[in-house]
Amino acid sequence: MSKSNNVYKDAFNRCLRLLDENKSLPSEPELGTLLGVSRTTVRSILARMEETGLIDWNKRNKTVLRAPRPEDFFPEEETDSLAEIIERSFMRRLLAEGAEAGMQINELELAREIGVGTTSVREFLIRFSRFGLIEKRRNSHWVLKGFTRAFALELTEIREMFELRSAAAFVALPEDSAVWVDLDMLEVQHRQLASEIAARFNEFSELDERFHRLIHRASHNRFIVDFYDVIAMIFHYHYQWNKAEERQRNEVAVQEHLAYIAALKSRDPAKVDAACRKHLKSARQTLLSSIPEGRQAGRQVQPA
Amino acid sequence: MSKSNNVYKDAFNRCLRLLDENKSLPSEPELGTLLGVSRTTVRSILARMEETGLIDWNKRNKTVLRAPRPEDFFPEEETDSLAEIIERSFMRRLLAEGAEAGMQINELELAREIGVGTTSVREFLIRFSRFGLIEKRRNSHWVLKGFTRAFALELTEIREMFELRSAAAFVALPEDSAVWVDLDMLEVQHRQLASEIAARFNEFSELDERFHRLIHRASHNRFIVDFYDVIAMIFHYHYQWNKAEERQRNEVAVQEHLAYIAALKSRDPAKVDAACRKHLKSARQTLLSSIPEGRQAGRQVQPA
DNA sequence: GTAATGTCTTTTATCGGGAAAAAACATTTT
DNA sequence: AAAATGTTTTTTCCCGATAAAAGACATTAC
Repeated sequence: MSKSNNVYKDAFNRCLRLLDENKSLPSEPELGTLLGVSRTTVRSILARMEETGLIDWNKRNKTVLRAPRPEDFFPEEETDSLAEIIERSFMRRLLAEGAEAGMQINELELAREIGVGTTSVREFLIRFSRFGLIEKRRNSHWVLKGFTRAFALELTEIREMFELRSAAAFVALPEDSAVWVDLDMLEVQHRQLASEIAARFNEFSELDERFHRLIHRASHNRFIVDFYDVIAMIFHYHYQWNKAEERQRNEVAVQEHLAYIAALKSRDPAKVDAACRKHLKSARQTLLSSIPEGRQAGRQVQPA
Repeated sequence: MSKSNNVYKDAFNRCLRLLDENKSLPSEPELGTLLGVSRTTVRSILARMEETGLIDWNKRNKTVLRAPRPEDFFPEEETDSLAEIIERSFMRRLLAEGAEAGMQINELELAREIGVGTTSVREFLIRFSRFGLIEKRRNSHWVLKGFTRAFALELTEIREMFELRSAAAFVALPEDSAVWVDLDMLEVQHRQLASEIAARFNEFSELDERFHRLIHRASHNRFIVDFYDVIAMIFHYHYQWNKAEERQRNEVAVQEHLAYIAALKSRDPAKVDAACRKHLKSARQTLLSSIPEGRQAGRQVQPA
């Protein structure tokens, strides 16, 4: 077994959802762009759809025969890429109790535990290292630096530098820039969410990411844009295992965003600076308050 | 052939240089720390040294029998790690003419050309991606973003933000901090270099890196410290293939550093800010002026 | 003749294996 | 008994091989 066919399975599932409305499917290249996969994969999907009686396929003719049933879908867990599986597994360990700073990370052990090859684990760790939570000892193991208070402070320091600068660049963008349309759309979505916050508070984090990414992109600096990956990753996993006060937190944040958006639309740099600072300050507070006390120091276990 | 023994060969060569003075070698663990390798490797080194008649080895007794001769050394090219070989090879292509933005990077082709396995190339590309010069298309090839004017500007923008902040943190460090001693040492080395600049101008880049890293460390922020890797990498390779005006450039930079050091020692934030800005501005100019005109835009060849 | 489909080739993602290097354990020496 | 040496085990690094997926080329349909 060398490579799982999760790309095919995931695309197949997404294609099933495309099915029920339209009575006939588009051309193979079109489906490919739609699903974000190659034509090779599209043809595998169509082949299976024909086999299972979902469509009738004859060259350009792809007629939908029936609506998809639950059993037509591949199980969700088979659609994840190996990288996602490893990441989740690793983050679970990292944020679990007992993940002390200074701890060694063993590639082989990780690979065995997750049930994957060492190559995939190695590649994951290399990719993950840019988040600043682990460090490699040459020709030897990785060292966990730990999700500590220090980490959170260093992360937010950079975030604040970058976002203040991006926000300042944002207001300097010309009137006809596409960002203003995007900003209007985000404002509408924020208002909708605010009005139904009780029921939909858990939808905030996705909106949060889109909003901040829009601002960061205004910097036109790849290092600033890329750094948001670090922030997004941390927030994503951190809040996934820390739901305390989530509703209250998100309600406050939505209001702060709306004030921030209003400031951006005013195009007054001073107002933007103030609104941005206010929001980032409370975001930092939220992150810091959720770091368990026992994780602050972490004596550095320095192996020979 | 699965893994080259370059760690052993490199450590062996370094150990040879340790030999000629002392008439007897220290214990195995001590040698290990000295050379930065495990005892296993130390023992391989000692074994060969005994074989080739360099030492007499009997348990704790490691008597040097003769001074090392040129032919005792392993060839330099056999002491490089695979990662270094791939990096050099890749950077040569990248900075060579014809490396247009948008160009595809083929793992297999690279591996074949360099004569290594695909795994090593993949790992290199993943590690390299944080420099912002390449980007991965999921399940597909990498795309070269190119060493363009835009890249240089984005890089220097971050560098300036980070260094100004680090320099400000530097002067706030307590009087008894070890950094002041380090700074004094660097000042002496700068003065020595300045006085012999005609003969030693090519030694500047190493000094430059140590100086800026010292300042960046004052930020106590891992993201700032790590970012210097990007800067160092770019400067290292860029100047390696661009020696124009090198002497003149370095002479100016040494003087700027001395002014910068004086400002730091004055502990006056305003003076530091001014000296830092001045130096970074000329560093940026140097970098920008050395980017060939033809490399500025680079139409994005966007594959399906 | 453009755009689709059909077929073949190349590349990427991933595994298992094996040598180099590190690390752990056992034994000796001072 | 602390620290060295001797020995064994484990882990890292790297390759070649293989299925999945992408991409290229050839052929057909409109």
